[in-house]
Amino acid sequence: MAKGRATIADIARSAGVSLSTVSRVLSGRESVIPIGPETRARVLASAAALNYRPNQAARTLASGRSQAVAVLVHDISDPYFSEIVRGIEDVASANQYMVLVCSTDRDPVREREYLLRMGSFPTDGIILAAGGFEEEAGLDEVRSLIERGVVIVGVARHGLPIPTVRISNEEGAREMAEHLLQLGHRRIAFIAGPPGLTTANDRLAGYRQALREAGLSADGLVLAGDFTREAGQRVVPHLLRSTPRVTAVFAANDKMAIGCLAGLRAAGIVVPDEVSVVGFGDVPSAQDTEPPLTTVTIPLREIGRQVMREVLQQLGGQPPSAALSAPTTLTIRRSAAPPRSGKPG
Amino acid sequence: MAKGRATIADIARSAGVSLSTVSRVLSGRESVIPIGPETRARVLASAAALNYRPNQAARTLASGRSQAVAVLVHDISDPYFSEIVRGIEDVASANQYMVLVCSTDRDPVREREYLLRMGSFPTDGIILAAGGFEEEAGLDEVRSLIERGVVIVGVARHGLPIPTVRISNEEGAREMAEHLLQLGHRRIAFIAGPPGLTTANDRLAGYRQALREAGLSADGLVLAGDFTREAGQRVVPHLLRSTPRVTAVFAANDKMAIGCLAGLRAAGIVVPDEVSVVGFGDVPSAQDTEPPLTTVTIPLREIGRQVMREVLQQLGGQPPSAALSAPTTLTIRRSAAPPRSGKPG
DNA sequence: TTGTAAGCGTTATCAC
DNA sequence: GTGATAACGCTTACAA
Repeated sequence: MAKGRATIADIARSAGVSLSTVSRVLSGRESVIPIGPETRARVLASAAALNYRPNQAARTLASGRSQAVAVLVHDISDPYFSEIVRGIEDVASANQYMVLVCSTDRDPVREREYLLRMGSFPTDGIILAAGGFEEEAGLDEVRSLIERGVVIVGVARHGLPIPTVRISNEEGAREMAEHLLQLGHRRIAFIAGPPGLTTANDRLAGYRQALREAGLSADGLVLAGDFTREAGQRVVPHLLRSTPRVTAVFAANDKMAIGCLAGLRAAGIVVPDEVSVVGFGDVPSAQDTEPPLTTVTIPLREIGRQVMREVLQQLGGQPPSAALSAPTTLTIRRSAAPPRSGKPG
Repeated sequence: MAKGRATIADIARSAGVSLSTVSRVLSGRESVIPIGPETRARVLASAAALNYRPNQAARTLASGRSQAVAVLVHDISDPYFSEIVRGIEDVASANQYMVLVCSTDRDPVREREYLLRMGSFPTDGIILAAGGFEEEAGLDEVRSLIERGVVIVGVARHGLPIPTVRISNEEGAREMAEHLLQLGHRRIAFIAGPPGLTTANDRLAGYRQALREAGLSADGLVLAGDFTREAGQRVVPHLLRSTPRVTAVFAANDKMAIGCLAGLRAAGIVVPDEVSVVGFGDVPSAQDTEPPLTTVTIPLREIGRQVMREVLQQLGGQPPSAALSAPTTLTIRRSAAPPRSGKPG
């Protein structure tokens, strides 16, 4: 970012025109402010000859547009989030935008820190994809960012005053629980996610609702979890001790389901013969477990594309879209089957 | 990025000092240029009162430093790369740096495009983590970026004039092949990676060397692949047709190994009883396949940290480190076992 | 259709 | 220790 890189002044001189003319043709504002074709050609030629590269920092300072968006995720190394980010990047790069990643580890402190830094870092938009908290931390930061003209869009339910791509967590979980019920299961445990997370709570609510509608109680069936693989493993002893024994386990996300699978195998329990296990999310590795995981599919990448498209539209001056949403679907693989001694009802 | 955000001018006015004084205390150059403690306090107080946030775009323009690095990866949704990026982010964020992700899909065209865009986008450093090609495309772009003072560091072998964190792909592959040999295998197939990739070639070379040293020929044992899961599945019929039948398969990366596992299962072949399968990389999901994958572990996250530390050091004026490297280790799980009819030699 | 000139918010170079 | 003032490279009214 230093040396003798050519500026529009050099081009202006070389092409024998003014600074503004150069700026006009080079910044694409041509469409708005017509330029003589011959002038234009000269400018372009000089730019090419001098190997000109615009200085985005200068553009940003002058125009207020940075051509960059930041994405807050829980953890970029978590496939759930990296899929979303990939979707975002797809449409961002197609529109000459760069994407910054910010992993918050679901830590409200880190989340606020990043938000604070976004206060000085030049981005045109911020995508809150880390998942919402029931009690949001960065409210003030978000407000002041919005006030400054930054477009902010969220993914999943947030307690924040921003447009959001809704994921049908509750409906998806209900459907999955109904699927298990239909298979004949009556004792279905649920491994919950982190307490304050809206995503986790919505999935739990969907599970509860399905049970309630089937006239079943969830008492003693909801196990604490935190979305980690270890949590899925940890509950296994508890599962085995339950009486009457649980016949199916619904984990609030795939990672826990996969951990549970591992724990069950270690305990010598065979899935789905002795117990069914299902997850939520359908991360890529869910198809490579044994048995492959029955789960709720979220169109992660498409969500990323959708949220970035929304950011771009708002940046283009359009009002926030009213209803952004991503439908979940059941993906039946082989980790769930009817219970062995399936006495219905 | 717009509205009425406070500037150092506002602070100067409010604190009754000059612009330069404000800049000095706010940009941390204090250590170099002493400031009166009382003046300093007044400035800080005003800054806080006005809820001041530095404008990084302006700083970048004036100082030439952007506090951002870009990372070129094959695909951010590939766990191999997202792990590396996470490592980079860990040390970046601890040092007030932001990280931009650029997925190139291993397409030289996209790679050059991104490099070209980096020519105008303000970043202090660029990390080439997408893997090297035997014939590099973006050489000119890299040169001109370096000339402009951007620090560029690579991961894995590159044909580019930049310091690089070496991954012991060849040694790791040799070790793994030796392990298979030691188990008693003599007919070991290798699923290769994309032809032009140094990473793929080095692993192949390691495999070849081990066979050669054992007095074995690799003729007809090297199968074409491209690092995708599908490639791993695709070779299965070929594997089964081989005579004498191959007893072990070494995939050049985990994804292909996992695909191979799936293909084998579909064909009713049991691993490792009938055939052993091993991979390279040790991505997180490698431990959740059935059987869990024996593979070569690369300290992905640590590599990310290391490469970002190197970038920071060079930005701090230190010369490139001579030997950056990441050792691979064998991780024995359960997908490889002695061949069934293991007649040694 | 093109040119002039005033910013954009900081840092940096000199003086004092 | 502190203060003027000139960059930094570009966009954008406003004129012509």
